[in-house]
Amino acid sequence: MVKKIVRSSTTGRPIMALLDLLGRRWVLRLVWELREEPRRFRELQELIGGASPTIVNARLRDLREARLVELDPETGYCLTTLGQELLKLFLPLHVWSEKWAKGSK
Amino acid sequence: MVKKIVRSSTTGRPIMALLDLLGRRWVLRLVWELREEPRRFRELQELIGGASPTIVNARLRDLREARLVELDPETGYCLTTLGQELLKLFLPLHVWSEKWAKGSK
DNA sequence: ACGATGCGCTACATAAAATGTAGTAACAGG
DNA sequence: CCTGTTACTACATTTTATGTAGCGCATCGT
Repeated sequence: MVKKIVRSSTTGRPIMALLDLLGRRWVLRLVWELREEPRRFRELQELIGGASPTIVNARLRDLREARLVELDPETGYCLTTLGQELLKLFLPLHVWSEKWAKGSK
Repeated sequence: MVKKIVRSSTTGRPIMALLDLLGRRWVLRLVWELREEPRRFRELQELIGGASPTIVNARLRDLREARLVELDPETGYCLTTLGQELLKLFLPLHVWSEKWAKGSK
Protein backbone atom coordinates (compact mmCIF):
# COMPACT_ATOMS: atom_id res chain seq x y z
CA MET A 1 0.00 0.00 0.00
CA VAL A 2 2.97 2.24 0.42
CA LYS A 3 3.73 4.35 -2.59
CA LYS A 4 7.38 4.50 -3.42
CA ILE A 5 6.91 7.17 -5.99
CA VAL A 6 5.37 10.52 -5.35
CA ARG A 7 1.59 10.50 -5.50
CA SER A 8 -0.08 11.02 -8.85
CA SER A 9 3.29 11.18 -10.55
CA THR A 10 2.23 8.58 -13.05
CA THR A 11 2.72 10.99 -15.90
CA GLY A 12 6.44 10.87 -15.39
CA ARG A 13 6.53 14.63 -15.59
CA PRO A 14 8.70 15.93 -12.76
CA ILE A 15 6.70 19.10 -12.37
CA MET A 16 3.61 17.03 -11.58
CA ALA A 17 5.43 14.99 -9.00
CA LEU A 18 6.78 18.16 -7.47
CA LEU A 19 3.44 19.95 -7.35
CA ASP A 20 1.95 16.83 -5.85
CA LEU A 21 4.57 16.60 -3.14
CA LEU A 22 4.37 20.29 -2.28
CA GLY A 23 0.58 20.13 -2.32
CA ARG A 24 0.40 17.75 0.62
CA ARG A 25 -0.74 19.29 3.83
CA TRP A 26 2.05 20.77 5.98
CA VAL A 27 4.80 20.20 3.42
CA LEU A 28 5.16 23.83 2.34
CA ARG A 29 5.04 24.92 5.96
CA LEU A 30 7.72 22.44 6.96
CA VAL A 31 10.07 23.61 4.21
CA TRP A 32 9.36 27.18 5.16
CA GLU A 33 10.13 26.66 8.85
CA LEU A 34 13.43 25.06 7.94
CA ARG A 35 14.48 28.12 5.94
CA GLU A 36 16.81 29.58 8.57
CA GLU A 37 18.21 26.89 10.80
CA PRO A 38 17.91 23.22 11.69
CA ARG A 39 14.93 22.32 13.81
CA ARG A 40 14.10 19.49 16.16
CA PHE A 41 11.11 17.24 15.58
CA ARG A 42 8.94 18.69 18.33
CA GLU A 43 10.16 22.18 17.53
CA LEU A 44 8.97 21.82 13.96
CA GLN A 45 5.69 20.42 15.17
CA GLU A 46 5.04 23.51 17.25
CA LEU A 47 6.24 25.95 14.61
CA ILE A 48 3.79 24.71 12.03
CA GLY A 49 0.95 25.00 14.48
CA GLY A 50 0.67 21.74 16.32
CA ALA A 51 0.09 19.12 13.67
CA SER A 52 0.03 15.59 15.00
CA PRO A 53 3.39 13.81 15.29
CA THR A 54 1.99 11.10 13.04
CA ILE A 55 1.63 13.43 10.13
CA VAL A 56 4.72 15.48 10.84
CA ASN A 57 6.70 12.30 10.69
CA ALA A 58 4.95 11.15 7.52
CA ARG A 59 5.68 14.44 5.75
CA LEU A 60 9.26 14.55 6.94
CA ARG A 61 9.66 11.06 5.53
CA ASP A 62 8.21 12.24 2.20
CA LEU A 63 10.63 15.15 2.18
CA ARG A 64 13.56 12.95 3.05
CA GLU A 65 12.67 10.50 0.30
CA ALA A 66 12.53 13.45 -2.07
CA ARG A 67 16.02 14.43 -0.87
CA LEU A 68 14.88 17.88 0.14
CA VAL A 69 15.31 17.39 3.87
CA GLU A 70 17.68 15.36 6.03
CA LEU A 71 18.12 14.65 9.70
CA ASP A 72 21.39 15.52 11.32
CA PRO A 73 21.33 13.88 14.76
CA GLU A 74 23.47 16.68 16.13
CA THR A 75 21.44 19.68 15.03
CA GLY A 76 18.06 18.39 13.85
CA TYR A 77 16.13 18.43 10.61
CA CYS A 78 17.49 20.69 7.90
CA LEU A 79 17.24 21.35 4.19
CA THR A 80 19.60 19.54 1.86
CA THR A 81 21.40 21.45 -0.86
CA LEU A 82 18.54 20.53 -3.17
CA GLY A 83 16.05 21.70 -0.57
CA GLN A 84 17.82 25.03 -0.24
CA GLU A 85 17.64 25.50 -3.98
CA LEU A 86 13.92 24.92 -3.88
CA LEU A 87 13.51 27.32 -1.00
CA LYS A 88 15.29 30.03 -2.96
CA LEU A 89 12.65 29.70 -5.64
CA PHE A 90 10.03 30.22 -2.96
CA LEU A 91 11.48 33.26 -1.29
CA PRO A 92 9.79 35.72 -3.69
CA LEU A 93 6.49 34.37 -2.41
CA HIS A 94 7.11 36.10 0.88
CA VAL A 95 7.23 39.53 -0.70
CA TRP A 96 4.39 38.79 -3.05
CA SER A 97 2.14 37.52 -0.24
CA GLU A 98 2.30 40.94 1.42
CA LYS A 99 1.01 42.58 -1.70
CA TRP A 100 -1.61 39.90 -2.09
CA ALA A 101 -2.82 40.45 1.47
CA LYS A 102 -3.11 44.20 0.98
CA GLY A 103 -5.84 43.74 -1.58
CA SER A 104 -7.77 41.38 0.71
CA LYS A 105 -10.00 42.40 3.53
CA MET B 1 -18.21 25.39 9.94
CA VAL B 2 -17.23 27.23 6.82
CA LYS B 3 -14.01 29.16 7.21
CA LYS B 4 -14.12 32.57 5.69
CA ILE B 5 -10.46 33.14 6.19
CA VAL B 6 -7.75 30.93 4.87
CA ARG B 7 -7.06 27.94 7.08
CA SER B 8 -4.54 28.32 9.90
CA SER B 9 -4.00 31.92 9.00
CA THR B 10 -4.52 32.98 12.56
CA THR B 11 -1.05 34.46 12.76
CA GLY B 12 -2.07 37.23 10.42
CA ARG B 13 1.10 36.67 8.45
CA PRO B 14 0.23 36.62 4.76
CA ILE B 15 2.93 34.13 3.91
CA MET B 16 1.34 31.61 6.26
CA ALA B 17 -2.09 32.11 4.74
CA LEU B 18 -0.59 31.71 1.30
CA LEU B 19 1.37 28.56 2.13
CA ASP B 20 -1.74 27.17 3.72
CA LEU B 21 -3.88 27.85 0.68
CA LEU B 22 -1.32 26.48 -1.74
CA GLY B 23 -0.77 23.46 0.47
CA ARG B 24 -4.30 22.19 0.03
CA ARG B 25 -4.67 19.20 -2.20
CA TRP B 26 -5.12 20.00 -5.89
CA VAL B 27 -4.63 23.75 -5.50
CA LEU B 28 -1.16 23.89 -7.02
CA ARG B 29 -2.26 21.60 -9.81
CA LEU B 30 -5.30 23.74 -10.57
CA VAL B 31 -3.22 26.91 -10.81
CA TRP B 32 -0.73 25.08 -12.97
CA GLU B 33 -3.36 23.80 -15.40
CA LEU B 34 -4.71 27.32 -15.80
CA ARG B 35 -1.30 28.64 -16.82
CA GLU B 36 -2.00 28.79 -20.56
CA GLU B 37 -5.66 29.27 -21.24
CA PRO B 38 -9.08 29.30 -19.61
CA ARG B 39 -10.49 25.89 -18.78
CA ARG B 40 -13.96 24.51 -18.23
CA PHE B 41 -14.91 22.85 -14.96
CA ARG B 42 -14.89 19.30 -16.30
CA GLU B 43 -11.84 20.02 -18.39
CA LEU B 44 -9.94 21.07 -15.28
CA GLN B 45 -11.18 18.04 -13.46
CA GLU B 46 -9.73 15.73 -16.08
CA LEU B 47 -6.48 17.65 -16.44
CA ILE B 48 -5.62 17.32 -12.79
CA GLY B 49 -6.26 13.61 -12.87
CA GLY B 50 -9.90 13.05 -12.12
CA ALA B 51 -10.44 14.54 -8.70
CA SER B 52 -14.05 14.49 -7.55
CA PRO B 53 -16.24 17.42 -8.60
CA THR B 54 -16.92 18.06 -4.94
CA ILE B 55 -13.33 18.88 -4.21
CA VAL B 56 -12.61 20.59 -7.51
CA ASN B 57 -15.47 22.93 -6.77
CA ALA B 58 -14.32 23.48 -3.19
CA ARG B 59 -10.80 24.36 -4.30
CA LEU B 60 -11.98 26.62 -7.09
CA ARG B 61 -14.07 28.40 -4.52
CA ASP B 62 -11.02 28.79 -2.29
CA LEU B 63 -9.06 30.19 -5.22
CA ARG B 64 -11.83 32.55 -6.19
CA GLU B 65 -12.12 33.82 -2.63
CA ALA B 66 -8.38 34.41 -2.71
CA ARG B 67 -8.88 36.38 -5.91
CA LEU B 68 -6.44 34.21 -7.81
CA VAL B 69 -9.00 32.62 -10.11
CA GLU B 70 -12.25 33.78 -11.65
CA LEU B 71 -14.97 32.28 -13.79
CA ASP B 72 -15.76 33.86 -17.09
CA PRO B 73 -19.01 32.25 -18.28
CA GLU B 74 -17.88 32.67 -21.88
CA THR B 75 -14.48 31.04 -21.72
CA GLY B 76 -14.27 29.20 -18.40
CA TYR B 77 -12.05 29.40 -15.32
CA CYS B 78 -8.95 31.52 -15.64
CA LEU B 79 -6.30 33.20 -13.54
CA THR B 80 -6.85 36.76 -12.41
CA THR B 81 -4.08 39.31 -12.78
CA LEU B 82 -3.07 38.43 -9.24
CA GLY B 83 -3.12 34.75 -10.11
CA GLN B 84 -0.92 35.33 -13.13
CA GLU B 85 1.59 37.12 -10.96
CA LEU B 86 1.69 34.17 -8.62
CA LEU B 87 2.09 31.78 -11.52
CA LYS B 88 5.08 33.72 -12.77
CA LEU B 89 6.77 33.11 -9.45
CA PHE B 90 6.15 29.41 -9.94
CA LEU B 91 7.45 29.05 -13.45
CA PRO B 92 11.07 28.48 -12.34
CA LEU B 93 9.80 25.38 -10.57
CA HIS B 94 9.28 23.73 -13.91
CA VAL B 95 12.92 23.98 -14.86
CA TRP B 96 14.12 23.09 -11.40
CA SER B 97 11.90 20.01 -11.22
CA GLU B 98 13.72 18.53 -14.21
CA LYS B 99 17.02 18.85 -12.43
CA TRP B 100 15.50 17.47 -9.26
CA ALA B 101 14.15 14.44 -11.11
CA LYS B 102 17.51 13.67 -12.70
CA GLY B 103 19.03 12.91 -9.34
CA SER B 104 16.12 10.67 -8.43
CA LYS B 105 16.78 7.48 -10.33
C1' DA C 1 23.61 2.54 39.51
C1' DC C 2 19.40 5.27 39.02
C1' DG C 3 16.10 8.46 37.84
C1' DA C 4 15.09 12.49 35.10
C1' DT C 5 15.19 14.61 30.72
C1' DG C 6 15.18 15.16 25.75
C1' DC C 7 15.06 12.91 21.50
C1' DG C 8 12.62 10.75 17.31
C1' DC C 9 8.94 8.28 16.59
C1' DT C 10 4.72 4.81 16.97
C1' DA C 11 -0.24 3.10 18.29
C1' DC C 12 -4.74 3.73 18.04
C1' DA C 13 -9.36 5.49 18.54
C1' DT C 14 -11.82 9.60 16.80
C1' DA C 15 -12.73 13.22 13.54
C1' DA C 16 -12.23 15.46 9.20
C1' DA C 17 -11.46 15.46 4.30
C1' DA C 18 -11.55 13.32 -0.34
C1' DT C 19 -13.58 10.01 -3.47
C1' DG C 20 -16.97 7.97 -6.63
C1' DT C 21 -21.32 8.07 -8.42
C1' DA C 22 -25.48 9.98 -9.19
C1' DG C 23 -28.17 13.63 -9.98
C1' DT C 24 -29.90 18.78 -10.03
C1' DA C 25 -30.73 23.24 -12.13
C1' DA C 26 -30.00 26.66 -15.75
C1' DC C 27 -29.47 27.70 -20.36
C1' DA C 28 -29.06 27.07 -25.78
C1' DG C 29 -30.23 25.08 -30.20
C1' DG C 30 -33.10 22.42 -32.98
C1' DC D 1 -40.40 19.36 -26.07
C1' DC D 2 -36.09 17.12 -26.45
C1' DT D 3 -30.94 17.07 -26.40
C1' DG D 4 -26.76 18.64 -25.02
C1' DT D 5 -23.68 21.44 -22.25
C1' DT D 6 -22.70 24.01 -18.41
C1' DA D 7 -21.50 24.42 -13.28
C1' DC D 8 -22.32 22.37 -9.31
C1' DT D 9 -24.59 19.48 -5.17
C1' DA D 10 -25.84 15.07 -2.33
C1' DC D 11 -24.33 11.40 0.00
C1' DA D 12 -22.44 6.93 1.25
C1' DT D 13 -17.72 5.03 1.31
C1' DT D 14 -12.88 5.36 1.75
C1' DT D 15 -8.77 7.75 2.91
C1' DT D 16 -6.22 10.92 5.66
C1' DA D 17 -5.37 13.78 9.79
C1' DT D 18 -5.94 14.62 14.66
C1' DG D 19 -5.26 14.05 19.63
C1' DT D 20 -3.37 11.64 23.24
C1' DA D 21 -0.58 8.40 25.19
C1' DG D 22 3.52 6.17 25.40
C1' DC D 23 7.89 3.47 23.64
C1' DG D 24 12.93 2.90 23.11
C1' DC D 25 17.23 5.05 23.26
C1' DA D 26 20.75 8.23 24.70
C1' DT D 27 22.66 11.61 27.93
C1' DC D 28 23.15 14.03 32.23
C1' DG D 29 23.19 14.76 37.25
C1' DT D 30 23.61 12.60 41.72
